[in-house]
Amino acid sequence: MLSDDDQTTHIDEIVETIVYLYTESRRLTKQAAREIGLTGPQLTVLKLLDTLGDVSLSSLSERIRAQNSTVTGIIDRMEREGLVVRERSTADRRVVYIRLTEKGRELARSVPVEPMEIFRTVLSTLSSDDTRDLLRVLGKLGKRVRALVREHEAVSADDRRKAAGS
Amino acid sequence: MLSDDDQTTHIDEIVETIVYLYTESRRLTKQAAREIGLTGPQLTVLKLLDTLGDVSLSSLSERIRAQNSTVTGIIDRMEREGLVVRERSTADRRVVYIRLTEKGRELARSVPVEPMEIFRTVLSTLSSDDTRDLLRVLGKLGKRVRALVREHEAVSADDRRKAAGS
DNA sequence: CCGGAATACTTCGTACACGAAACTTTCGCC
DNA sequence: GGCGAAAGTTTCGTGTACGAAGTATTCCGG
Repeated sequence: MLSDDDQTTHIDEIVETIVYLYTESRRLTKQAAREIGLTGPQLTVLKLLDTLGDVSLSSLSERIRAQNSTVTGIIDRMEREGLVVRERSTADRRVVYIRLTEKGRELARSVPVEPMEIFRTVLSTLSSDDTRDLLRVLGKLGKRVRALVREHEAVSADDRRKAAGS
Repeated sequence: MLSDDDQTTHIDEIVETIVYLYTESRRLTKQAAREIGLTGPQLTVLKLLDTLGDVSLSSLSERIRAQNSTVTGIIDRMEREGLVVRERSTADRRVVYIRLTEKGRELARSVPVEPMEIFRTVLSTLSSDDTRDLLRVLGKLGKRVRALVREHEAVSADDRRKAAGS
C-alpha cells in the first residue's frame, strides 16, 4: 500500500515525465524540420500527406489535433513554398483537399524522421511486458479522461441551456 | 512474444494516448483560465508563484519548459494586468525576480485548478500497482530519451567543432 | 422547393513559442 | 584592475494556436 504522500510524489513524477517526453519529442522534430527549411508542424503535415494521400483540411486538423484556422495558416505557407496545392472538391464544394506537389513528395521522402520520432525510437526498445503494462495503464487513463471530459462538456452545455432559457 | 506488427500498433497507440492526454489537459487548463480572464500559461505561472514564492525569470522559464523570451512576454502581460511586478535583484543586478501582487495572490488562491489538473485527477484514481507500473516504464523511457538526446547533442557539437576548424 | 440549421473553410485579433541578436551586468583570469 | 567570456534578460521576426465572426455551400424539415 502506498501512502498518500508517495502517491502524490508519483503523480508529480509521472506528469513531469510525460510533459518532458512530449516537449522533447516536439523539440527534436522541430530541429529535424529545420535542417530542410521547414517548421515542426509543416514536417508533420508533409509526412502525413505522403502517408495518407490527399485529405481534406478538416481531417488534417483532426489528425494533428489543431483547429481548422491553425491548419489554414500552415497550408498557406506550405502552398507559398510550392509543397502542396489546395484542390476544391467537386462532390462537396465546401471541402478543400490538400495535395502534395512533386516537390513536396520528394522532400517528404528525403526525410527519414517520423513525427514524435525519438519517442517512438525509445518505445521500441522496451520489452514486450513493459510495452503491455504501459499500454494497459495509459489506456485506462485515456478512457477515464474521455469520460470526465464528456461529463464536463455535458454540464457546460446544460449551463448554456439554462442561461438561454432564463 | 509480440510480433513486430503488434509492437508497431502498440507504439502508435501509446504515442496517440500520450499526445491526447497532454493536449487535452492543456486545453482544459486553458478553459479554466478563461473563466477568470487569464490564458493557460498565465494561470500556470500564477499558481507557480503562489507555491514557490518569488523566483527569477530564468527559473520560471525552466520550470514551465519555455524560453526566456517567451516568459518575458507572459510576464509583460501579467504585469500590465497588475498581477505581478518585476523586481531587480540587488545581489545580482542581471537577475529579475517576479513577485505576485496582492491582486495576483488573491486570484491565484481563488482558483482550485492545478496545472494539468484533469491529468492528475485521473492519475489519482489508479491503483497502486498501476501507478507503480506506469512510473516504472515511464522512468525507463525518460532515462533513455535523456541518454539519446545527450548523445545527439554531443554529435552536433562535434559537427560544429569540425566545421569551425575547417 | 425553400428557408434556416449545419458544415467546411477563411479571416482577424491576441497570445504563446522559439531562435538570433542586442544589452547589461558579473565573472574569471592575467 | 581591466578585459574578454559568460550569464540574465529583452527585443525582434516568424510561425503556430485558438476562438469568434464571416462566407460559401449543403442539408433538412415542413
